[in-house]
Amino acid sequence: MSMVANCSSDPLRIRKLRMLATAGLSSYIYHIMPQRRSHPPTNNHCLKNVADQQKHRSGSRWNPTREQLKELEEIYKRGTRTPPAHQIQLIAAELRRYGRIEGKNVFYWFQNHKARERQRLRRQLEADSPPENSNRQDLGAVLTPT
Amino acid sequence: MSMVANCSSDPLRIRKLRMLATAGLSSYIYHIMPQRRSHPPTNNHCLKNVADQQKHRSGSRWNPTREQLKELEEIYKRGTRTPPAHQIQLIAAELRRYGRIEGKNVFYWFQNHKARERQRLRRQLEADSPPENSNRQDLGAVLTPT
DNA sequence: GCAAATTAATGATTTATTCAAG
DNA sequence: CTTGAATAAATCATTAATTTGC
Repeated sequence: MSMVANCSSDPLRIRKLRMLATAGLSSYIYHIMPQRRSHPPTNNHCLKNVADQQKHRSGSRWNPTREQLKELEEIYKRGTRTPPAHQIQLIAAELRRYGRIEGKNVFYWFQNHKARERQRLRRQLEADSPPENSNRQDLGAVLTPT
Repeated sequence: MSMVANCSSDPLRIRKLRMLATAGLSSYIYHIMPQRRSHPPTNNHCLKNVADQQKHRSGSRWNPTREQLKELEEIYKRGTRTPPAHQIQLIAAELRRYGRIEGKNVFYWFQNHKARERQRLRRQLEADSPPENSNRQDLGAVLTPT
């Protein structure tokens, strides 16, 4: 009894893997997220081990713990961007120490973190660059009474 | 007579600008802070144009006027976070209406305001989330069925 | 009430990152 | 792999609040 989280076996998200399907990553991604997000609000159609859910209310969506986030950022800072499957497993296992977490969460976290950082940088560059004839030179002149 | 604020012409902080000394903002920052903080306690060795100083005494460190602060916060509230050089110039010019202010002051103000808002928010969130600790080893089996 | 002493805010610098161009 | 551009985070330093002894 218990321990059954299989919910109609979602049709693995293979479509979206086309972009990553070149290197060894593909297969690993395939394995990593065998089930799609399946908790719209709080409806349990299938049986699910609710007891295992952390204090984090409901089992709708993973939310990183302080410690988890800290470690993830640490790993990221050390250069990891798109960890291979085995490393994802290791990380997830390690972080499970601090609370509920799955491999797919780690995977998504890295994806999102990387993407958002790039996005942030891009927006900044865009905002900072004047239309065209940027006269940064005279800027100094104005900014400082010389 | 009067109008001389030159105090031994501080040796521009070039050393530390190596990282920024190439283009764009860099040169502008270079121009922006020609003199380092140079008012230890309250000693005036050199003559200084006090008349030009706003009601705010001394010229050691910029201190926003009530009006200046109000406008800055207004601009911030409207979404501006890292204004581009030209906008900094505009803001500074506008605020000069209320008292002494330079581009670098605007620049620093936004930097600090943004950073400290984030900081406050983070501390809040951190304070709100409880210690949170628990090991659910068995979870792994369910969550990542290999 | 009022300064000296202490603490809280915040302006200004320095350091450590990020992505991506070369 | 190295380096340029540009912060944002961390830190330093000074000013304003405030507390305290008289």
